[in-house]
Amino acid sequence: MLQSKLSTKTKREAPKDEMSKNAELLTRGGFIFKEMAGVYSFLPLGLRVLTKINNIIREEMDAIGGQELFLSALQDKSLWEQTNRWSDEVVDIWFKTKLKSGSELGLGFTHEEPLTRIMKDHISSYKDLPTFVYQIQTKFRNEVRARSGLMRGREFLMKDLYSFCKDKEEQENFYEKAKDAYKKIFERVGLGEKTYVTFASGGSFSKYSHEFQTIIPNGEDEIYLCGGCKKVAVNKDIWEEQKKCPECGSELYTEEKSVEVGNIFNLGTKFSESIGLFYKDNEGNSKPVVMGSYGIGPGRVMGTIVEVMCDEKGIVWPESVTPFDVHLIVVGDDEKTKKTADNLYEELKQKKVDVLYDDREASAGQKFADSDLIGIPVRIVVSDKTLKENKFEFKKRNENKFILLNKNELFERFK
RNA sequence: CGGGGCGUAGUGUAACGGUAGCAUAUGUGCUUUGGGAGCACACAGUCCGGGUUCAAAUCCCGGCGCCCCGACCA
Repeated sequence: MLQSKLSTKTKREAPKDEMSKNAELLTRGGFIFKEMAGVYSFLPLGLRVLTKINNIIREEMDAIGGQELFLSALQDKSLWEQTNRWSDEVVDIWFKTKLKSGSELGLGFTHEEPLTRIMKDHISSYKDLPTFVYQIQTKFRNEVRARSGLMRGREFLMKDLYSFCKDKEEQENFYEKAKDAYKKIFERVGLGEKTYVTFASGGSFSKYSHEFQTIIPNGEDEIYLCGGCKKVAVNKDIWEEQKKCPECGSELYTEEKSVEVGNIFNLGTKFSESIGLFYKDNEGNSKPVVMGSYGIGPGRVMGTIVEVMCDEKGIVWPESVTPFDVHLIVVGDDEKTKKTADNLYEELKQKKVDVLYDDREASAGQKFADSDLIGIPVRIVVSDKTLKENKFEFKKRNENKFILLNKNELFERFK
């Protein structure tokens, strides 16, 4: 991609209406655009990151047997009345609208109800179970207070997986698999070190549900870390009743601000019984399907990555979700230098390296500043200076020093 | 929903009730080219609706919008 052709530009100044790091840097870099409070559009650079996050999630969901589907955003009122979740007194975050005929509709804030109804068409025997489906889809929640950029919006992307099992044992077995898949996802997107499996309230037949909480300075949640196994945490909500680590029994000692990047729930038979999703066991008895739900907000994950991985100059993307693999910069207006950079760009593309090539007629300083802001993990500089030694400058975004490499050494890095 | 702050060119900021200024971005020309280059010229603005006043960006009322703290967050 030629940067001179990129549809977006960077901004020198931080937007005055954004305080959070993620919103500030993503806006300045041209990744996102705020339409209104809590509602963001994703621009080409932002979509590249989001797509990579989504694909990592897809791979891990597919690996545990998930099958992707895509449900509608418009929701049928009568269906939600069956579970008593239509009323504004029960669910106060609905966005509701009407058909021309006057019938009420809602914009989905979650999808247990519609999916349970769909599965009534497809599950009737124990032989149909277990089955696992997921989607990456837009959710609408009329939050009283949107905040912190991508961290809490009114319209946002969610990956939601739903499990349908014969019994509690089968459900709990899958629940553990999902928990492991989630750990892998957060490791792969670069949040592994700061993300804790966190015990929280809820779950229909187990004592806890689990949240995945990433420690960030301005997080809206608070968790207590375990001093023993140092791998799990407890949500502040259940701190009073759970003062020791549920995993190893050690004291919980550090209180940290965090953001909930994922959660997993045992739903039991609440939805299957309300909506009528039953199956016949091998003795012909009718039984309700046991369900679970598993959520991750890809946009929130993107914001969290920025919060965790940035410095005073800009974003520092992990390789797994970066919009481009390499930022190639040409410095100087010597014809030969430009030609060399053009050639390098073509050669890298041929080697399937995803390159953003800053071919603009701009000063070196501006190119470096933009490069630091956009945060691509590897920068290659071609300049009159380095070409005198027949070398290229190779620098990682998260390191201060660069090294000089000749072309062969450079390509060694992209095998 | 309670509390606080704010709304001025595309963006970021100034202006006691009395000529709306600066920076940046953009355009043109010339000069520059390793950390957001220089000069010149040009383009471009007071959220909306009322009110007070000779005069309102400024004061008052209402609305809309944005941020932050808290409450809330299956």
